[in-house]
Amino acid sequence: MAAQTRERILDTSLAAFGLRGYDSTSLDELAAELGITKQAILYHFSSKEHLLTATIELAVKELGSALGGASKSQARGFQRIEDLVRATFSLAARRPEVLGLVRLVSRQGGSASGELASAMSAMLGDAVRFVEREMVAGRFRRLEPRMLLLAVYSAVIGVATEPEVMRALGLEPDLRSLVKARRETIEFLRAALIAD
Amino acid sequence: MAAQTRERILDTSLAAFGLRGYDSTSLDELAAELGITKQAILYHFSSKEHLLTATIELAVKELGSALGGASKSQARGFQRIEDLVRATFSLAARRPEVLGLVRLVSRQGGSASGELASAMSAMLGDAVRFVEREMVAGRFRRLEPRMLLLAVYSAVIGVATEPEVMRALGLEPDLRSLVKARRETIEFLRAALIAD
DNA sequence: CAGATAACTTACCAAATGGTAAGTCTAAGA
DNA sequence: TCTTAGACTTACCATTTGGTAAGTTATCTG
Repeated sequence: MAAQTRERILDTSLAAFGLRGYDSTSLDELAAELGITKQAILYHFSSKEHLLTATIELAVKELGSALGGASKSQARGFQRIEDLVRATFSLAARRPEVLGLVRLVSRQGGSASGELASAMSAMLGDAVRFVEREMVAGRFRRLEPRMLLLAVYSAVIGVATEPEVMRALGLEPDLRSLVKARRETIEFLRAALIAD
Repeated sequence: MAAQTRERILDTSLAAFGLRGYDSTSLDELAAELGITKQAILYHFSSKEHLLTATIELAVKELGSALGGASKSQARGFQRIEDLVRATFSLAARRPEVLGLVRLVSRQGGSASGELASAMSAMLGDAVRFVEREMVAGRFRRLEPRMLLLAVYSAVIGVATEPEVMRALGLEPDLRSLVKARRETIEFLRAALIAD
């Protein structure tokens, strides 16, 4: 039961931190959810901050394995963007808490975020180079690559993780709407990116 | 000094809730920041949740006065979108906490969010009708209006309030970069929206 | 001038929170 | 079988947190 408990704690805290936030989640709540005592958590992770660090580590791994295939593919032009968006939406549907944690950490910064920040930095660096190549090749419209990526990133993460705004638009954030949102997001990006 | 204190409390809590989050902000911190006691806060607002409600109310007003002009303008076609994006970026630069609170509330939902939700609902409803008219008139590309707006909203709010991601892209989130981000966001949206 | 009222402060308090210390139980190794 | 180590639990604890109760001070009113 050793390693299992550790993983269960990480899973539960990823869900809690990612969906409810760090400060809004107490160790007692986590423990109750897991059916163990708070001290069992502190046995595996010496403090709440260490737990956060380990949770971020897990999120980075999940993010990598979810988007890794798409981001390293040899696909060219818009197809590669589409693959990435599909992978992101798939992750948002399967494990919304992962993107939630990414957002949380990317907003707050903080000391524990170094790993995620550098992981994201690497992914974004690759993406910038890819977009630049496509622009040079004349397949993408000429825009500032980094700003373009920021807008794309924001649009995708926003659409995939903003259920309340969807509700304000009269859309229920269920699976069907998410599929529709994915399709529309891809069309939106296609229109924005592809050179005439 | 009566009404002044009340307004100072609201101002400070808007900044704190909007930038750091609700749970992460204690009444003691707020009081210390204001140079008063926590009980002075509880004199004006009978509980922390009431303070949040009042703070959201203030944010709604600020949002309305910041975007009201642009959203009610008679401008047609893309110009109106551009006006709105400019107004949003201006607000993000002047009072980032307002958009921060909008995001916070729009994510968490919660009981206190009714007013903001309905205010946003109204704004988005207007926007949907506007976009639909422009599509019918052939000035905007044909896309699903609500999804389009969700993507636009996400892109703008994201670019305007995602400093850590900007850092990951090697951009310092200072005023100059924000101006650049605004320009690029507008170009991005222009490309996505304008019918060929 | 008496007293009421608004705008606070001082003094508390119970619950929750992150964390420490010490004990318990089980399985494996010498 | 004795011991050791890992994986916990039970018992605490200091601090923080949102909130209450009871003053205090100044200003306005009859």
